[in-house]
Amino acid sequence: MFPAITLYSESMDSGQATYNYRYDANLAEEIELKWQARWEQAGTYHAPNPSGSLADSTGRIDLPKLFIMDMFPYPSGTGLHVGHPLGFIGTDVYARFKRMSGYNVLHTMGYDAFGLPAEEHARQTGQHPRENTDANINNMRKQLKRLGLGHDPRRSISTTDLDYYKWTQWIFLQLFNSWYDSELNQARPIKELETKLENGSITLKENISWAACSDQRKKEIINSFRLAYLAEAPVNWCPALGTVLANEEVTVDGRSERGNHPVYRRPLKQWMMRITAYADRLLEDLESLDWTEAIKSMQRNWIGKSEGAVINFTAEDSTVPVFTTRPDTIFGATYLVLAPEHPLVDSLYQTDWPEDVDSRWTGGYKNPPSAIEAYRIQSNQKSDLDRQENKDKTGVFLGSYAKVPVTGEEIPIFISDYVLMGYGTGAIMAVPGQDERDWEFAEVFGLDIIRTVQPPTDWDGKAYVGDGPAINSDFLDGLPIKEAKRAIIQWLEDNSGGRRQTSYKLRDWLFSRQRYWGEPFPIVYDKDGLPNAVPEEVLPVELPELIDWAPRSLDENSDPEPPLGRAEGWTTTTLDLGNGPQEYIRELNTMPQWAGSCWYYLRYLDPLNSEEFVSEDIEKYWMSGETGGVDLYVGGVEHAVLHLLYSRFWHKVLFDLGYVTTPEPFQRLFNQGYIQAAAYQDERGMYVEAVDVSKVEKKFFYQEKEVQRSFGKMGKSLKNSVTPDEMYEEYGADTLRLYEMFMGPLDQDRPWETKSVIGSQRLIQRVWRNLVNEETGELTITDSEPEESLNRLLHQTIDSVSNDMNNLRFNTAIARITELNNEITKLESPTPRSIAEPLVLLLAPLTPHIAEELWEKLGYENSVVYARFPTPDKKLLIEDEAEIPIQVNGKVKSKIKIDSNATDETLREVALADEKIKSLLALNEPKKVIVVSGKLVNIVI
RNA sequence: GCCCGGGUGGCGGAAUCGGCAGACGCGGGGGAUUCAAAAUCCCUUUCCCUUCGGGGAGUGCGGGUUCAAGUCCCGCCCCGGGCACCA
Repeated sequence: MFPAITLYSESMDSGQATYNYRYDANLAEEIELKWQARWEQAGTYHAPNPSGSLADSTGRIDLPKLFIMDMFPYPSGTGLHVGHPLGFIGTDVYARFKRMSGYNVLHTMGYDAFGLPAEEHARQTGQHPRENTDANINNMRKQLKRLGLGHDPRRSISTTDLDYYKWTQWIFLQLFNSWYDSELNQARPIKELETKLENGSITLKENISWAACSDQRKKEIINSFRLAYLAEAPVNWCPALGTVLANEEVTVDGRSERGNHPVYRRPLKQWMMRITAYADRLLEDLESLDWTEAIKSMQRNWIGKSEGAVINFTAEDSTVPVFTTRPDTIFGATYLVLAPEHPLVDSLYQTDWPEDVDSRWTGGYKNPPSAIEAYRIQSNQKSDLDRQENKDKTGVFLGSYAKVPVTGEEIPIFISDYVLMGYGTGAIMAVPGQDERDWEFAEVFGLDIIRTVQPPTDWDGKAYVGDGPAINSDFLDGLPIKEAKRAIIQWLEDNSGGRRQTSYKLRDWLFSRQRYWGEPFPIVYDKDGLPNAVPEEVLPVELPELIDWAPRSLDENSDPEPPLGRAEGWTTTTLDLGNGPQEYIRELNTMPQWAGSCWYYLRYLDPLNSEEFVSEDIEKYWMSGETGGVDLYVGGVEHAVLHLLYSRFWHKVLFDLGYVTTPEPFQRLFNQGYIQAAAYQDERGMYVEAVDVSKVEKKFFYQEKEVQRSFGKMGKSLKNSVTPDEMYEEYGADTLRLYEMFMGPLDQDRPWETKSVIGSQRLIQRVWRNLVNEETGELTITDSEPEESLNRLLHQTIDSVSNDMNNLRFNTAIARITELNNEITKLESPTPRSIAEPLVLLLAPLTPHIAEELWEKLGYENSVVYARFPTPDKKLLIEDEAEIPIQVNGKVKSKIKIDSNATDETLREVALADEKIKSLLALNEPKKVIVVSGKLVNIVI
């Protein structure tokens, strides 16, 4: 009836050992919970600040500092799977290693909790986003705590905390109250602009006189300079989500990244961030950062700087500026192309076609106006996806001609959707000889093609984009591209035909969202409809409680409708902005999710400060460094552009205004890989639960039917999630940590294999068994000294593990520890204390719980967290006897053991005297003998 | 098309400086222990051939440099990611 008990007593009777203290999942859990509770109680991971409420008397503040950070997560409702914490474990191991190496380490974790998913969830469940968000955060905190991550819990923030978003709003106000002084090349307070306008040291464009402007006009002009400004701009309107989206949030095929809904372009008045003012600095400062080349090149690509010229073509009574990176090819310009929506089109077209018009140019319409109208409709309806897939050149002739500045020649003007309004000037000079797209268009429309760069003699292609001497180009003839560019730009500038110009792909950052669950803007509108900053004392502008917070799902033609507009009693407020209490209308949009993640690393430093977003000396302490900023920032590659670019931008603004001391926020960036897992599809292509799939021979079966295996990111949609909880249940947190670190290098994607986790548990189990009696739980170590060979191995292990940990190569660090432990396992006698103690210390960063437990058993009262990581005895790193391979013609044929200090000459002699080598050489004299000191001998015959 | 990564046993990976390819782990095979099994411990495990001494091949493919190449050079192929009519 009670088989478990019966069996137990049976084994007792038969005198079998009972391993009550074997390291298994139960014991692991007992140990892990015990230490997690102790750490929390003792505040083990509290990192002291130099001042303020987080200062302490541990003395750690005098150590060199290290700021280690993870990209903070969105607290999702579905909980974690084993793929999520990979990076968190990596930073934790590194942070622990550095703590043990004598650093004051700041490591904590926050939550990026505003954003769409909480609202989507709220819409589905009727639960307020805040409740749902808080519940998710609590759940995630619990899950992460169970992993034994050494975070300073006092510094954990959520972007949705009132105390936090108050300062997000405050930073917004700094942007609102600043402008970019291009002479100083930095952001300055807007007051300085006013002074400069007053005293005339800055003059306005188009000869507008500042003095003659009305107060209202002055305000408008000032507003147009702000780093946060309102602009009527074409936006990405997503009716299904009920919000506009940033360019970065729209996929290449014109759909929302979240939800894959259609997105439409339409003009709307929106908050913008003048990130373009920082384009050059964002580009140049990449050089100094310790980031991967891949991320840097993605940022460079996104900023998209290209140098060239704007050339003015004249047509009718207008000037058509075109941007080109190849002004040297101007003599080959045979037509102009404008984007279909280019504003100049309306003043350039003729009412009738010229008499001899080419029928290909008219689109079959009877006159230019009708052709243009039809073409605009056609290209408007084309989705971006169509544009991409179907690159056939289309367009229509405007009926008019433009004059090429340098030749005076008349060339036809077209509109075509291969020219984009959003880049350069929205107009190009087409040079088919040197541009593949122009060549295609010229072929379709029968336009002239003039080569202006001599292609190589064996060139049989079409447009030639390589270098070569200029031809057919008058005074440029014979010059290589670079010099020809310089010469023509000089000519253009001398003859008012154009000027040097740099163009960027980077656009200003659209900052408004028509959403509830985001930071409200600290902005109110006066009766003239102009925006005003809410005074700092009044911050935070708190989100109103709303019953109906869901965005309306709307159709293509409707206007975005911010949910905050429904907050009765909130949409207006009475403030005194210097001219007595007045009623103002609040800004109803909210900030995008990126806002909160732009500066959270600064709040970690000084989370309880109610006077400032971060205090000066604390910021200086934690952010200083060789080039400054967070010392190690680990996260996924998916934030390569958006978050990392926005954050760098805000940081530079704060730097310009003197609030932070470093020009960059993140000195070293490391991208962790993803954990993938096998996923299985049945014959309909549906994913089936991966846990229920079994392998027979080399095939996979689910409910007796064969299924196909593939690999993908772990998650709900592929039905291949494995949760940390399952791993705790079966192995414990230390094993999970160890396995995740052992699977491969941190920056690499790797497939999860639950069956392999056992290997990591075995390591801990063997270490435990080497130090502790499994029946009694007593220490089994001895105070006698180890064999010299074991001692050598220990010190070699310490040396390589230290190196590996410094370089985040935890997988090889674990391999070295395993080797050491395998040797200990082979000992006939108990483990010497002088080996056991460093072994525990080597493991402590990786498996902190078991290390604490063993450290305590070894008789230490203080936590292993602050024990010193062992350092190798240099003398023991050098073997006195080395095994030297001897090669014949580059292949290993023999090995000799020899004093490691042996001279090259001795090495050579001993190698040649080796029996095996002698027999291989027979009577031949070796042609050559190469001796690599202390490493190898190669004999050439 | 352009720009980044990457390709090593059955699997994850190691070899980061041009110097013993396959560390370490999973899986497999064999043995010890056990009534038996699990667990544990030991041996073995790149492939092919072998008279069991050993011999040969081998890091995506084809060339090259070198005494020596996974590593460097040239030309390809494949996989993953990013960008893409950006003038």
